[in-house]
Amino acid sequence: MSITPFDEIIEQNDQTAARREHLEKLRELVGNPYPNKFGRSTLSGEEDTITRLLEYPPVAEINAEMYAILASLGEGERPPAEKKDALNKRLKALGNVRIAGRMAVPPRVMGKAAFVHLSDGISRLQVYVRKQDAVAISNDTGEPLDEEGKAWEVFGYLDHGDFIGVEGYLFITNTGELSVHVEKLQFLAKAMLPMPDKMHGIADPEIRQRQRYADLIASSLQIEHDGLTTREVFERRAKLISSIRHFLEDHGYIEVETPMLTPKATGAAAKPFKTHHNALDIDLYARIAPELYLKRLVVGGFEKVYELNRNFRNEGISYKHNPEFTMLEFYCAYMDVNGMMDFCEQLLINSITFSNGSLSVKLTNDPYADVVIDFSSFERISMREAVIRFWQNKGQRIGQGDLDIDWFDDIDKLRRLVLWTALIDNELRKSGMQQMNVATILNYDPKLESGDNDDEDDMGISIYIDVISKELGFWQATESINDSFKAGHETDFQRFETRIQRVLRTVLDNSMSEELQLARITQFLFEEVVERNLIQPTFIVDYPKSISPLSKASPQNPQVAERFELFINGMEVANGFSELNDPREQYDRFADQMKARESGDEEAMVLDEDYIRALSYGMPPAAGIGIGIDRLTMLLTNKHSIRDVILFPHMRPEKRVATEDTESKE
RNA sequence: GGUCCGAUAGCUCAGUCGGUAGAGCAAAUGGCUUUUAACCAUUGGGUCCCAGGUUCGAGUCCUGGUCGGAUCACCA
Repeated sequence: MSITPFDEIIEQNDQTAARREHLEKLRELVGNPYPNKFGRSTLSGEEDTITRLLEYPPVAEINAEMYAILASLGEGERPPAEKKDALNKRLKALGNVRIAGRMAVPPRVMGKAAFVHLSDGISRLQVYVRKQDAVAISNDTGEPLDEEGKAWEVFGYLDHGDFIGVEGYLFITNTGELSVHVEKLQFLAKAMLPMPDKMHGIADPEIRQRQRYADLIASSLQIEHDGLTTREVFERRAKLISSIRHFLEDHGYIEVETPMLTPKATGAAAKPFKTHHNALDIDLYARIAPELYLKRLVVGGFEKVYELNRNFRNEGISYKHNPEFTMLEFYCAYMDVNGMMDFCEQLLINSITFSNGSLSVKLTNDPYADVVIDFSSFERISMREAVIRFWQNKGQRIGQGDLDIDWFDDIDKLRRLVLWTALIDNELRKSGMQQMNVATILNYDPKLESGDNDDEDDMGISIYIDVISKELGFWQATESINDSFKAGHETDFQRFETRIQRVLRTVLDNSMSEELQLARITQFLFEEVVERNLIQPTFIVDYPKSISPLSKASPQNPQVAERFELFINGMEVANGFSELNDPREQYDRFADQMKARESGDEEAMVLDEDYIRALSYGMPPAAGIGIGIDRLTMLLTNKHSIRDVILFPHMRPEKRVATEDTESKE
């Protein structure tokens, strides 16, 4: 296998050739072009980064005074010389500074003097190099080069993006900008590649995500930008995470790390990544959730425990899904689901206030543009009530009736509603076929019209599809679509078919117990009708027990789990419940899951025998929760894509100009 | 996987009806000792994504492909 030659890894053009020449010239002038260190001054008490220096009170004060003077001037006016000179006297009294950074702009050279801005990634500071005042430092000896004009020559070979260190005194220029008057100049490192466009940054979203380093440089170089810079997005993310940790630790939680590689992928409904350990010769799975390990720790006496780290799910990638994502999970002994919702609210309010400074966030990139999310109030509503509420909204759009809470126990009615809902597809809605009356579906008895149907398996499948198709005039509608939109809409029909098949397979499967069917249907209706409409923070409570295999049943209603999910802007952000701690019942629930797995449900949970053993030692009553940190960050940073809040999101492999190996696989 | 949109200088983008390939930024050279999207002058830089077709002539029109984006589907 051949390795990629250096010159193919970085693109070669006139720009890189110039930089390469400059590098060689610098090597001649100052020696080693990659020195090992540069000692910065310590006026601010620690090493002076540009940011620290600008925040150093005496400097900040003088700067503020200068700004005040500038603010009082008219357009194009310059600050009066006396005031400026007075400030410069105070600056000079501070002594010399030594700072370093990346040249954030191409140098502005004027004959025998030049200005350039240095950036420490956060802040920038202008430096002024005058030919007669500056000496260059040798990178080999660390001593000044004797010859006059060397520094100026060195400066001539510097490019936009290079790193330099300077020593000199602070002063304010004629136009009122704080700057360093350079007396010593040291070259520190070369940028061999040209910097991103200073006005536009990096336009290609793929390069932004793939070459995050370039994106970060670009956002620090750009002078003006709307919204948060990339760096600010990740600073906010870091602040959010750190404030969550502080809050939990202040409330007695201890942070732990449980295995990422596990012999069983369980604790959530998801498909895992599989790998193999050679020495042990066993298959391992990247964890899909730390849940069962954390509860083992509750068994072991960690009454309050949390883990904030990555989970891995081998599923689709979308604006809200990345194969690895960061989740906070925590557990609290002696607490139930209601206590957990209260605590979750407090946690979010606290950490959002800390990281964002405010509890309201305006979203501008979403389909729901200009929505303001208000994190100060959290609604609580049961799953069934939510379906009813939004069904009414949907009913208004489509023209038909309301639901009744009793119907959630009527399998026949629910099945019809599911098909009805499944049929109301965006594209199909346009065709005018939506004039169907809900009452007609509900009152329709398939047995009357279906004639011979001894095939039990098909009961409620082909019949329903046939009946509802007829009722809705679907076939006619499809034809009229085909007429008006031509052949292109055949795919809509295919989509409809796969959609119906999915519904039939996962929601209307007769082989499941009636309880499970009711649960699945309710969940389906919730996803179809409600989920995307939950914009403001909303806890959905009272989940069907049969789709919540790790949570305790409600004392009031054995069919209902003490479980909630928090939805914001149509996304699931958190999921919590009263933890099931009866080992026998937990075993039975796992057994049900394994049964579902055998009949083809790939996401049903896997039995974990050791977890059952752990519960058998006794676990106190407890509540737990998982919170999606990436999605929360999306909300706080006004980003519509999870890739914008993950530094290095997963992408398909980079396509290089393939010289050989043009093999493409589907 | 479906649909729509896109690919032109290192970057961001124009390119009319089919008639010699353009701008700004970046780069090179010269000038300029307080500029700041520095300025002034000069210069270099192109497989117009690929292949085929129509045409006297294709960046432009047609067909096929590659790559990318948006969106829908899948994925709680």
